Amino acid sequence: MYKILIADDHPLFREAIHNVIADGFPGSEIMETADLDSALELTQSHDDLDLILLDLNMPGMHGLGGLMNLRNEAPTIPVVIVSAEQDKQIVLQAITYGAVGFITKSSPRAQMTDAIAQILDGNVYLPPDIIRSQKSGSSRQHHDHHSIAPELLQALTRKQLLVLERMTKGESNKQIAYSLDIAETTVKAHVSAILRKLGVHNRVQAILSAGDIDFASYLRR
DNA sequence: CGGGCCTGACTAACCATACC
DNA sequence: GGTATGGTTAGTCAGGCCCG
Repeated sequence: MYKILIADDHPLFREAIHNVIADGFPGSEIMETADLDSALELTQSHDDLDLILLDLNMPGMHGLGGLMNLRNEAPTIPVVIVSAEQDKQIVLQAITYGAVGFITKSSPRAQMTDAIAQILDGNVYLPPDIIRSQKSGSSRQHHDHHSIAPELLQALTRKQLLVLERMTKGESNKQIAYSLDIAETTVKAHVSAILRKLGVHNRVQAILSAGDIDFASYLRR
């Protein structure tokens, strides 16, 4: 059957999840770790894992950073975040960083089984209330409780700010090149410089770091 | 000179299509 | 099934231009 890794530092919660899986998916091979490092090690020796259940508040995780590490080390293994948190923005960021689902620890047992089944089927699972609020709330309000790196933005040149602003709007390098009237390769060069100055490794991380920056106020200078 | 800006050449990864 | 191939995108690198 399935081969599943539970990565959570709470023994009681590991046991609970273990039971849920054992009941819902009989015959599955279940492994457990209590910190990120040992989880990373396990993915090296078991690249045939079908799923990793990853706790966000585990030693070595640093929030979503641990998810990125795991995705880098074992990009082929699906990862679902299991967390007590239910903040909409964190859930969406987890998906952006490559998680295939998000299960809240407050979920009833049947819902957890259903969620795991969906994800093993290749679907994406999100908490129902997140989906609902996504659908109804076309007025997106980012609660900017962790607006990062205003001081890092100071290090960016004016042109780099312009490029980053377009990046946050989801434009591709080609679109940015067109709207700023420069070559696409030039945009790539600016993007590279932005990634380096912000200390990140791809444009998604850069966009998340930029958060809800008010570009206009920076560009006014 | 040095830094910002611009560019072409290049590689890696992904994805769809065609073909065997 | 698998795999070859062409297209697109992201990103790096080396180098040239301009200006204080």
